[in-house]
Amino acid sequence: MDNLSTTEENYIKTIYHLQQSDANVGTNEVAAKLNTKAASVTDMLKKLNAKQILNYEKYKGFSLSDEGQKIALGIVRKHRLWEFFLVEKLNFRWDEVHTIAEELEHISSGLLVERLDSFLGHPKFDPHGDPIPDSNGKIEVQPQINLVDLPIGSSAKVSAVGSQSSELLELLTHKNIAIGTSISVIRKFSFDNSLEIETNASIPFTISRELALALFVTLLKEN
Amino acid sequence: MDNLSTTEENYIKTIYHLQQSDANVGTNEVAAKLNTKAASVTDMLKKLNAKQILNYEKYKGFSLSDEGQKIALGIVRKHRLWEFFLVEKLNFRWDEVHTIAEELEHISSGLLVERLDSFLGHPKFDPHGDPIPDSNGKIEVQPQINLVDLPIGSSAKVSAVGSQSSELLELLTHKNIAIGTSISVIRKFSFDNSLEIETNASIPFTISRELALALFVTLLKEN
DNA sequence: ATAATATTTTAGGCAAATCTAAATTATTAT
DNA sequence: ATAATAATTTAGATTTGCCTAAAATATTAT
Ligand SMILES: [Mn+2]
Ligand SMILES: [Mn+2]
Ligand SMILES: [Mn+2]
Ligand SMILES: [Mn+2]
Repeated sequence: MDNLSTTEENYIKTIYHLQQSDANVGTNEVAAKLNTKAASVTDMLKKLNAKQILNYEKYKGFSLSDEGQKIALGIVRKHRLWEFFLVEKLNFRWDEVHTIAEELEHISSGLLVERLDSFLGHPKFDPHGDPIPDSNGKIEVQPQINLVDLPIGSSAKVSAVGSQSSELLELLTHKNIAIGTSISVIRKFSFDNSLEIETNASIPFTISRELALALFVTLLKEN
Repeated sequence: MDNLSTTEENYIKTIYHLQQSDANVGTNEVAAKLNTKAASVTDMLKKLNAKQILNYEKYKGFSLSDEGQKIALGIVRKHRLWEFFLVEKLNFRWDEVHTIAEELEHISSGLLVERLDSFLGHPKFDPHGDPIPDSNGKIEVQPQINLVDLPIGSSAKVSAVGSQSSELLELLTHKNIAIGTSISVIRKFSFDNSLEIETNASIPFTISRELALALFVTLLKEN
């Protein structure tokens, strides 16, 4: 069926991710994500269309086929398992792992992925809180909301970060917030949209709207 | 210095290995190892010569430069560390790991290699008994000889295998021989060049010359 | 509805890595 | 020393992925 090049895999994964949030993805968006040009994207669209990996009609649009979706999920699975490995076993920080996983995700051995998965104890989420598809491509979706949407008084657990930047990690480390940390919102200030929050075992403190927007949480209990 | 492609790295590593046993490596040998043609090798020689990775004079020959040697050792280091990882952590057999390591050795992150090395406890030898170069490219050479050259009565320890085939592993497993196993040669039969040997805790048995040729040992004591 | 703008596609070319077939140089056997 | 053979290099194509510039189509604004 398929022996895909690294380049083809990167296109497939990128199109998959873009289609998650935006149903009508265009060549320019893909080009921007892959640091290439729209003309190159068109070339690849034709190639992937010929391989039945996506459905493409010129000038009308394109989307991954079922087969393409499956391939994409396989790459995402590998990417996130390797990220987990790098953080849990090799002591990388989560702001360092994406680039390396971008290469590791293209190692072809299927057996390797499954052995790695076992070795890691079948993790469900990567270091950024993103779900790891299982070997069938199923994703466990945890109902999560943005911290800015968490009602005052509700308690929640940080489940994912919206950015993988060192800057975010630096701030979170300083504020003692990590994935798994319990948070409840005490007050919101309309002047600058900052939030007063309380975490596990500390006195309340204030965080910016920017920071809150970068945090996703799962509800624990309502008030 | 350089950002080398996977293809370039494979050429460099192959030339390095060939030059270990044969000082005058030719384009045909390289081509055979890389499943390509001599004409393609010539093209790459010119390219690597331009990059100062090897010294090349047309029709006269070629050999790795010091820089090239260093690059080769870096790739060998990665290859063998990953093989060790696959066997020790992911429970692969040593006849399964080469192909996978052939891909993993091209992952570029230098930090990854060093972290992996630490995680694995700075192993000195890969699962086939081949030495793992350290981060400076130094190789710990252990004085080893072929089992057929082991004098009768001498005791030795299996240190490396000369083939990575499943067939060899199957036979070794059946005979309860692994890297680390102690062996002494009791008798040699000139009719078929078979050897009677004794291992750790078993009664003596006979092995073929083919098998003996595939085993390398380090001397323990002489008689 | 038409014009202006944005998006997408095509045309034509380039670089890396490969190939086959032919030419060149080196080696060897007589 | 010459001829036969082997090894190596060049010539000319091919494939993949990428590019710029221009053409075609779609979208939007008037
Ligand atoms: Mn990638
Ligand atoms: Mn991630
Ligand atoms: Mn390789
Ligand atoms: Mn090995």
